[in-house]
Amino acid sequence: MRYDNFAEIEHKWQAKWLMEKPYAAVTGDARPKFYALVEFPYPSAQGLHVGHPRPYTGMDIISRKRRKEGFNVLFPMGWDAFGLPTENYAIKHKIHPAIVTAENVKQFRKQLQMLGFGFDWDREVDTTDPHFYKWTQWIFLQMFKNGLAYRAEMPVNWCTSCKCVLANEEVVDGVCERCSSEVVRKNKSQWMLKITAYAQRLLDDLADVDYIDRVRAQQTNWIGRSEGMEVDFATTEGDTLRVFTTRPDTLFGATYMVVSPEHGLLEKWMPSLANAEEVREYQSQAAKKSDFERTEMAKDKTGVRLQGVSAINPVTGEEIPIFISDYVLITYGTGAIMAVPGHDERDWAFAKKFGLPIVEVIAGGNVDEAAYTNTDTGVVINSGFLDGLSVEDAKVRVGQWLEEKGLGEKRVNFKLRDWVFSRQRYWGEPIPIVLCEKCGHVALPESELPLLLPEVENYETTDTGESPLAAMTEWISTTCPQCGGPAKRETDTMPQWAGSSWYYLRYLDPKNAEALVGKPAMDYWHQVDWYNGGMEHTTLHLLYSRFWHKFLYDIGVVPTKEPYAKRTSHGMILAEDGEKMSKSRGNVVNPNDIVDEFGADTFRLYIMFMGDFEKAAPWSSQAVKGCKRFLDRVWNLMETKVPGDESFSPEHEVLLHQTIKKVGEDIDSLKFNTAIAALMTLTNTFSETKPSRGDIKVFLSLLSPFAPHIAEELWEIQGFAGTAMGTPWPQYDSAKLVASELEIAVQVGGKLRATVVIPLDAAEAEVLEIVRQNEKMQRNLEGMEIAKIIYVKNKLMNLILRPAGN
RNA sequence: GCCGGUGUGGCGGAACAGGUAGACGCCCGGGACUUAAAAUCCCGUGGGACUAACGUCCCGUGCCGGUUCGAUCCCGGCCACCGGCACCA
Repeated sequence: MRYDNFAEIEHKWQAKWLMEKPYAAVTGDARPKFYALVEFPYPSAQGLHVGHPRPYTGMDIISRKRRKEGFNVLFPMGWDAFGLPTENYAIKHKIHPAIVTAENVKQFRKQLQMLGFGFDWDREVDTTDPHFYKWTQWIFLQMFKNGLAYRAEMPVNWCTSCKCVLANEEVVDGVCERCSSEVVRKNKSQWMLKITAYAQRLLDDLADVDYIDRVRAQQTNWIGRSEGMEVDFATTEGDTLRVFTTRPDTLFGATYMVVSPEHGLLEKWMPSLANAEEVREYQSQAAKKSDFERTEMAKDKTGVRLQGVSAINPVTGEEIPIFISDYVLITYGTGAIMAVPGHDERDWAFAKKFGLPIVEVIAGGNVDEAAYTNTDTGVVINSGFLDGLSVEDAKVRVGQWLEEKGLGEKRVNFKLRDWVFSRQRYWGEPIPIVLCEKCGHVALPESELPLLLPEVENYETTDTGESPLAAMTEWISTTCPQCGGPAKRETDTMPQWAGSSWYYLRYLDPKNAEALVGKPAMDYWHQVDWYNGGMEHTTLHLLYSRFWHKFLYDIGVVPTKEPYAKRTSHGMILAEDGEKMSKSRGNVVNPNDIVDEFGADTFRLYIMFMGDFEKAAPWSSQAVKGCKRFLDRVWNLMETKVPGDESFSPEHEVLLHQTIKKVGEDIDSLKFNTAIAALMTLTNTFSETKPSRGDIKVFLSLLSPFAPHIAEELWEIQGFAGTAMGTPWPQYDSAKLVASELEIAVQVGGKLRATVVIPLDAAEAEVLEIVRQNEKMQRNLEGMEIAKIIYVKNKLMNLILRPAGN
């Protein structure tokens, strides 16, 4: 019989699980705790897509194994529901985003339950729920009070036709995604969060967490710490032009300087510039460029030389030209650089283009051909008192010299920038701040939280680029909490990243009205043990939430410095054609179709079996069948009760122990594909020699994390005690992992020539004797003598031969 | 341009830590069952040469070289593809 009544069986168990709540996490339980987390989804109108369940299934399998190992597991789910698509849908269909969200959430929840995930549904959170965002606002207020939230002028993308602020995502090829009109950069005063204050700690504490290498590397590079010096250059206008450099050792080679188009000194110099017009034109061109264009990897360097102002190289005393160019960014360092074309590739390219002198100050390369950037072996030349020093020594020496003269100081710089926290949008958390004419920006009292989103007529940004909330005159007008005078509410809202920066904490105590998390829950769970999520969230979400967590640690809300003890990542599921699945390409696979045709267990097995969990893998509608056939075979073998005791059959004993070991280790290292392959291998041998009752029991116990419905059904049919999911994870006996005899390879000069069967752990002499008896080897050995034997126990014997008798 | 990753049969992918390359699955071919088909079960399945056959040998993990008794794995140099990017001084 095939396993064709899967729909009925899966519904039966899902209904039972909803009733009996076997996945409920118990705060304060005596068992050791294990908090498994997956990134909560954005509930879009399209519903669940086959990409979502891949990480959920992976962590579900791990959670189920941990439960069987005796852990009190917390595996929660929720909704990251604020955001653009819902807002755009609301604008288009004139439906309140809250209603759209509720419908989408309902659909997502139903689909997730259909897949049999062991989420604790009593802990569901929703970032758009005022009971939740009350605490998002609360955290913002604490940051404001601690000086981590501040106002700054920042450029935004402005669509000249829609007259609204666009997210980077809405700017496609420099034009508005919706109307294809020109997008320009416009400065706007915005709320910023000072993540840079935590840069060093975000970097240092990576040492204390278990993140996979590529996540750690990406975070490290994003934070981008570099040690160098700030050096002051005098100018012919009598100012000081300060630069940051990591290579003060090359100071003698600095033949020109470059400032960013936004540099503050430019305005002051303007009257002295012979080509002020040209400079202004360059500035306005640079300002027009979107972030995307400006950072696009221009092959050609552009720039304008300032005519009438130059700088003095402090060590050579030479006058050197100053340029303005957009390859220098105002947001990094001091917004100005000293250019050393001999030893920096970008400076070299720029110098070649503008015909500037290139001076070699580190020996070892040929600066006429290319910049020489090797710092390890180079020796300093053409550099006065630095001549003959290594790069490293020269850095120290010139540093001392600059410090003595008061011309420079040591400085650590980070690439990491502060976080622009304002959005001119409706569907986000209102920022709980009022602007008082007398007192300035004032925090709302905590007693007034949550500050609810008001009902508005229109969800679109206003013509002036303000949030839709700006049109709510009644809501805006308020009184200052500090002086009681007239004041206005902040009308910007928070970005989608806000709620997701702390949601994992709310799962610990989701219904607490008095605190973000109550003390008992915080003390018991304290940290996520294992967080799996996409690589695309490595630099933004993951870093933002680490930042918020550290802040909460500093103000005594959480007991740990880091939110996640362990972070792993999964690969994307691609469409059958190897391309990304997307609605526009029309290649999206809907999980509902697969579940209808094959069942949830087959679906779960396939997305885990399809390839390496950590790498991208294309969908195959053909290959799904293989997993269904596997379950058919399992069903066929076990659908009638097998009598007997619960011991292993002698024929399968070794393989069973091997499989227990393999499946267990593979789950813990995310190798779900090979774990399933091992279960398939076991099933194949069961087809040859029927499994005993004991064999079946262990098999179902191993299968249950992957395919929980069929495992429970067969468990019930066999009449085993309890449930498959509740039965302890099987243990293997190391002594029984290997048979008494095994086959090893015999090589001659490293090439396979034969295989022989030897007793386990046989000694070299014994194996050699067996090899000499082997017919094939006798042919190989004829007329030869053995010069050398390499024997690897239980693996192979490699013989090095030479002609006999010489 | 920079950073990160990946290249293994017709396909998805295995191969602990340098030790029998291709587990497991898909596709495909042959057979059994069937009036027939589907489903199922059994057998075969990296390429090539030789053999009536049992078999035997050669080649083979993107390319070129190196280390080693032995390399998909380590080292050097290329090529291709994928992903990310904030030209980071």
